[in-house]
Amino acid sequence: MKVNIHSVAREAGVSIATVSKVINHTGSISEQTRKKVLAAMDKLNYHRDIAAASLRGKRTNAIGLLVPDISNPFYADIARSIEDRSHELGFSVMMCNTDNDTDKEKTYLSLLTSQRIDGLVVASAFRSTDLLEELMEKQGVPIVLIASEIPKLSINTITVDDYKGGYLAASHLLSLGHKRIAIIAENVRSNEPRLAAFKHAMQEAGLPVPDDYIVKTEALIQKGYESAKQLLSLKERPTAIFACNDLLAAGVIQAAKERDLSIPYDLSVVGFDNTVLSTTTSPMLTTVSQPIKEMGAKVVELLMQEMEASRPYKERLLLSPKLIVRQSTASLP
Amino acid sequence: MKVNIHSVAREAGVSIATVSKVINHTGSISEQTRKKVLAAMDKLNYHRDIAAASLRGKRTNAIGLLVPDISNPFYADIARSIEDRSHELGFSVMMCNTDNDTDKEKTYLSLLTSQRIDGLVVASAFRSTDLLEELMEKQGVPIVLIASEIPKLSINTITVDDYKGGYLAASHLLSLGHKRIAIIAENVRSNEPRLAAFKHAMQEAGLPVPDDYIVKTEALIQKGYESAKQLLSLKERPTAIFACNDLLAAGVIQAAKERDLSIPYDLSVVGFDNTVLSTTTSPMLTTVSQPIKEMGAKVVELLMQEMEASRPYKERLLLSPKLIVRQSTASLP
DNA sequence: CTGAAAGCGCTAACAC
DNA sequence: GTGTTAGCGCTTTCAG
Repeated sequence: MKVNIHSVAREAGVSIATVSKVINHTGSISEQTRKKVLAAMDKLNYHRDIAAASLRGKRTNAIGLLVPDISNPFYADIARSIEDRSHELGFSVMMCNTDNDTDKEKTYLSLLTSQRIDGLVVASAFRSTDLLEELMEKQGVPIVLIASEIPKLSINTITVDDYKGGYLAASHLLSLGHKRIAIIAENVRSNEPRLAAFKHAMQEAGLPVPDDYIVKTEALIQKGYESAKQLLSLKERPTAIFACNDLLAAGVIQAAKERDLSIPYDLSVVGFDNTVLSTTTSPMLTTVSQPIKEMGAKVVELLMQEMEASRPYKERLLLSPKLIVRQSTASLP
Repeated sequence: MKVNIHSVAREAGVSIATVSKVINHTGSISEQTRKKVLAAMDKLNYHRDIAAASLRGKRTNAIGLLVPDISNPFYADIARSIEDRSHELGFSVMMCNTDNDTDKEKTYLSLLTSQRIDGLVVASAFRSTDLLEELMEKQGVPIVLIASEIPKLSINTITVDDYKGGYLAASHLLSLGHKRIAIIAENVRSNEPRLAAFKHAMQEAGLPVPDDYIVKTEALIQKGYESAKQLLSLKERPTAIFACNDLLAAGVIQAAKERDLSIPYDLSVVGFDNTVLSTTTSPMLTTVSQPIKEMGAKVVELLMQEMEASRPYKERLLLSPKLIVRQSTASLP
């Protein structure tokens, strides 16, 4: 029933070795037998089993991509750009959602690697760094991180300069005359520099950041909404909120509307990521843009290099974010 | 270097069969040797090779998911719901983007199946139906379609009732007194019933639908924007637009804003899908909601059933859409 | 130019 | 309770 290399060999009246050779364009075979084999493959509708081939050492021309949550537009865009560049280079990509959950990370890691992908892109925060390390060191799987970092690991990494991004956002708000600025951050590593930069900028401006002006939560619109609600009901309510990603910012906008606060007149909001959301919200979101397209392309290229030959030095590429000013921020009256 | 079942066996001083048995909880082994093996596995940091196991007939507990474009929030949500239900049931999911491209469909199909996934969910429009058919019939791969249909194939399918959805949208606009209603549809099968229902409702109301009131395009905000621009510059400009998905609708809103048309007073807009976008746009979008969560859960359950034993009858489940009225539609002055 | 044979890592009879 | 062995579908020396 199942058509494999044997069926084809039988049909063509040759050995399986010969079939393998025509499949892989290796060795040399006469034009005549090549045709015979091709015809047999066609007739039986043969598809080579990539997994079995890779078991024997062949490349799969596929890479794996681990993201925390594909329904976050930022990661969807990252996935898009990686897919595009990979496709140009002749590679397929298989994506998996980790939800920043250690168990899922583990499961998908072993699933993906035993599927014998040729390389792995990790966009997930990754709690279990030892697993990744083992994979790189012991198993020699090429790995590149994108939009996530693991400082203690020597690993190729591409991120935006999160510190600079945070600083950009804070400075913008400060330059608009805001003094009571709150921040909503996601509880992942990439948000730490954003928060640090924010605090730093505030300190430079001689402004306090009360504890209750700092909220940490998950990257969900709903969470942004809840956090903003809490912030907006403080006695000393902030006049501006820096939301560490667009999802959160979208939630902030909803909360403000519910309270009949006009954005940007009663409340300024800046987001981060410059995803679709930032142009569909109203007012459109002032946000810090990550060069997603470039990051995706670069990560794929780096991975390919690493696949060619593991290099002794790992790169750590920091791309510059840009502030995109739209309509969600205004100067204090 | 590579740690496999042999290394573990050697380390534990047993045979590979014994190791296999403790891994799979099959046969019976004494508590003592079990411990020994477990200890060896732990010491060597052994991970079983799922691909090799499946080559020998074992299940992988993984399913594949083919979507057209994960950066469309609708598919991201579909993926989310499938991931969630699968995870509850102990399955992993590997997603791939086809971009409705025949070559990619082919590549990913053979990649996924030779990775020996236990089943496949297809949310992609799928041009190459013969490939799917062969996979089902000849190779016996359990397949379920979600939010996409292939009428001529006998295959498990879960979709929303697109006809009803289109009818709901059109009727709503009609009941608001609109007479000049345009439609922007995506050029895929699922949009055909939406368009047909729209025409039907218009006809019932005795209203004409001029050819230039029907635009077909791709599911991209940008395309929605362009289409709307075109529609809005007609001499007889429509007073309402039915955009066949939220992405398109978001584009329409942008175009209207650019032209200083107020929504819903100068132009009513209804979308389809009820994705995140519909609550972040302003005004919030009146849209037709698909029960994504239920659809995702159901598709997984159906797939599991099919995996247990291929049933002679295939199901075709049509879920009811619902009209969600928000602020982007109003009655004609 | 073609084929026989070994083996990738694993599971599942079947012996012992 | 444990081990031997025969493959799963494929690639790759190495002979002929």
